[in-house]
Amino acid sequence: MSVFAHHTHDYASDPDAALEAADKYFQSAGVRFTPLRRRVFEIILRAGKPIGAYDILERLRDHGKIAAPISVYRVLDFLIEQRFVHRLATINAYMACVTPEDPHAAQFLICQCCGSVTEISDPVIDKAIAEGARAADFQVSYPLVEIMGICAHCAAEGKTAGDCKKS
Amino acid sequence: MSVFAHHTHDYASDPDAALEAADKYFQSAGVRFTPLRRRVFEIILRAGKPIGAYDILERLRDHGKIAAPISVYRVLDFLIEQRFVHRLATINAYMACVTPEDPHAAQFLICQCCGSVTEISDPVIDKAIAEGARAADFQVSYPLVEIMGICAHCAAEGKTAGDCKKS
DNA sequence: GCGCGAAAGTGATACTATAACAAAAAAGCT
DNA sequence: AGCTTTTTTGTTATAGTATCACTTTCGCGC
Repeated sequence: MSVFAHHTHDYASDPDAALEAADKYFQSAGVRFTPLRRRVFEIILRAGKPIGAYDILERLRDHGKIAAPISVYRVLDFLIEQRFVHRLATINAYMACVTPEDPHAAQFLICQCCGSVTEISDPVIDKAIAEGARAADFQVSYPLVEIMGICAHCAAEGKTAGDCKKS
Repeated sequence: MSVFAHHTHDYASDPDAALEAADKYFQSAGVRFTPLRRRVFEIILRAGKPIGAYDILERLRDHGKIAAPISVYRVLDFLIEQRFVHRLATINAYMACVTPEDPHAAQFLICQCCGSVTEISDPVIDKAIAEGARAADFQVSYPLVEIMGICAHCAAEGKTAGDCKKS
């Protein structure tokens, strides 16, 4: 039994369910989930892994939509603010939050080999950071934790950081 | 007594000492600390706060050196690999490590108001991350912790995240 | 001096993100 | 409905960050 068993639904692996949930959430929150915003969120969801802003742009265009980078960035800002999307600063990419309806601090495990990213939400890490910041008299707005390394799958194939960084 | 009391020297506030220490370290390690590398490191040290790659470039040019961005990035890669410099992914900036000779995981407190960055090295945070990653069967290469928020100084002036983000 | 590998130079280019202003669409009000 | 206001999106241009490919120079050991 995984530590993630409490997730009611792994939205990351079920784009349709995630979109439906988003529809409902925004409806009830009185926030406008416009076609463009929905489309961008869908693209991010279906990517199944972190995706760059310009990749999103390209996929929008594949669907006949003419759009400029700024449009994508605006939507990304919106989705991030609404906590439906996370930004990964180290790799300049965006991914869907696995549990948007439950506000939480997230940590990311980024595989240097295959580029896969796993979102975890470890309260111990979160608490340690809150404590550390408090000790330094620092008021946390949001903590960013991006852990670079090798995922279990790649490690099983004998890959190391040295093999992958340069690829 | 501060948790940082074990620091023999706060290199961040003493560029000359830091440079001298670097000279000695690289000498004994048999690694080439070339004039360009030394110059760039000095610029970062004297900045006293995180500095962007193109700012470094500009300062190199101020000193009569004609250089291209790639030169700066190559040196930065070197200095980061040697653990003398940290890269702050969230703000695309670089800063000198306060304790290069002591390998450690660092965490950064980034003030959204004044842009100041404090490097801390909290073993509790580090351990929590190591544990969390292990639980997810993930082999950590290096953990990146960048905590956005408001520093004590700005908080004392009544500033909030809302006031500063847009500036 | 010569050869080798590491480092730096050169010129071009890719990638990421935002600014400034105009047009359109939705929401609220009378 | 007609009007205003606000929000969202479009349009064009540009700023900011980082890397590629290839050449030249430098340091070191023989």
